[in-house]
Amino acid sequence: MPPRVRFAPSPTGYLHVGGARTALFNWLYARRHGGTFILRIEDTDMERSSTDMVTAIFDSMTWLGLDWDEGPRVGGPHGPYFQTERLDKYRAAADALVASAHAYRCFCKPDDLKAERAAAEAAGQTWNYDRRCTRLAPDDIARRVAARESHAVRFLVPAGITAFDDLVHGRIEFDNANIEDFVIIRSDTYPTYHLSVVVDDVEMQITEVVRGDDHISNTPKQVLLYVAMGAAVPKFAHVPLIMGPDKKRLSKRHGATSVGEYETQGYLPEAMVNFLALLGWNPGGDQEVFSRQELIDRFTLEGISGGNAVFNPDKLDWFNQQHIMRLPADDVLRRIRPDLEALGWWSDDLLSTRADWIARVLALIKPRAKNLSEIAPQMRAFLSDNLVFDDAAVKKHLSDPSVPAHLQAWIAVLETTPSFDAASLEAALRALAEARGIKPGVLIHATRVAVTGQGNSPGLFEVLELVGRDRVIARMHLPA
RNA sequence: GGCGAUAUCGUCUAGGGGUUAGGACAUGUGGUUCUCAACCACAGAACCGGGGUUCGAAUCCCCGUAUCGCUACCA
Repeated sequence: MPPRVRFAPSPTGYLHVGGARTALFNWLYARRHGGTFILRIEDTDMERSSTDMVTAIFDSMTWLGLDWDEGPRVGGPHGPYFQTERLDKYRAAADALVASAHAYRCFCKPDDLKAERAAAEAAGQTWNYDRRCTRLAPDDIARRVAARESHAVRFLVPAGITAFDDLVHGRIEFDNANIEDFVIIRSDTYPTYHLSVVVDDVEMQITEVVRGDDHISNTPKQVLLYVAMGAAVPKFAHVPLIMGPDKKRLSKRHGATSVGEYETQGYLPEAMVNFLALLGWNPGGDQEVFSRQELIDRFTLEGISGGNAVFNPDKLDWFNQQHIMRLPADDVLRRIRPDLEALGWWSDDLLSTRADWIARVLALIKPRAKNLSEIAPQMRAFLSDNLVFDDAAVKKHLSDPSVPAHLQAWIAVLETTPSFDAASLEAALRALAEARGIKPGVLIHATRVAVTGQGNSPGLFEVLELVGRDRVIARMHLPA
């Protein structure tokens, strides 16, 4: 039977890199085995959830290429896929648990319990709810329910040991004595996470629950719920968390944490996916750079490692550079088109008559960019005649009194050389330098500054060829 | 405090009773070179600590320690 897995974010914030990786592992697993990847929005915390965040999460998932088979927007046989639209299911499940004596109504006031807990903890004691409401007389309960007195529903945790076989950690055991009778329905009639997640995972027929390590301690509660509901317990795979460089939980003070920020900074989704996949999962072998399909072909839950992993921005940059280098020119062009339009350098003939030329320009620039956003600005010398001069470079390479005479001679060569290609230009320049008794570098650097405005650029002769004879000569006449 | 998970170069990791403990990022040095990248070569850099089992432990066991997580009418 093909697996059914899900990603179930809470729309209380943007999609962060940790959530993205959890989503990615689920997606890879589903795609690897021809299974179903379900997206479910866990928005039962009305206080902190927002529809803007729902949209932002969809956008980031889409950007990463993590398409879902069932969920919001695409629908599916187990909808709706927003938990707030499924409340009656959770309430019915809770009523059934009360009826079967697996749960009970608790009329205690939250503030009172909170105060008791605080007092006990101040005295250094552990505090668990003492089940006082299990001792309520049945007719008393019936009367208070009839009177619509607000109350929670608690799960009656049985004595014993609860264990499960985690696909990444192996067998994990918990003594139920350490588990409190947790609330499954709040006094505002909304379900808590433990109930809603289990009810949904049962109904959506989830076969493997792949989620963050932070849920390991929650799992026995949920296993208890599955058993009480008479449902099959799925397999669990708890993936390690992503930490900041200080090994503290990744947060804003570590820099960008949301996927959307990386998108706007010019990272490729391919690079992000590659980087995230290898953070805590190893495909075996020494290969590091993978396409999406290669990741799918190799993914296994067993390859996930056990310890938390530090998010290393340097390595992300390296992946980004690797993927940019591998991207075909027309693909790069498509992605930086908005940047070029913003700079006023876009024209449609870049896609037609000048397609080969721009591909050659991009071939020069691609290995020099570790970020998509760096590419367009580096195309100035090719796409604009409005150069920006670097003062230090001008001073260093154009200010010597001997330079103008050398450049005059070089211009004469440029005007007359029969073929304006990189190899011919290089030969001509070196010959001229030798004839004038100077180092080629003097002419090379001066020409670079005159033609690009900058001290750094791709190889000069390739630049000259692609800028073209007329524009090169025009710029040679204008050294500031 | 209780419970749980984890522990190999700075970072991501491979390996796993006898290995020169491997790779990648980062770092350093050198090469190439017209600059900057890219590229190539080389270098430094690790098995958390203590016991035990064993001829032999980084690997197996126990005890510590550290880190992270859970311990809510958050998810």
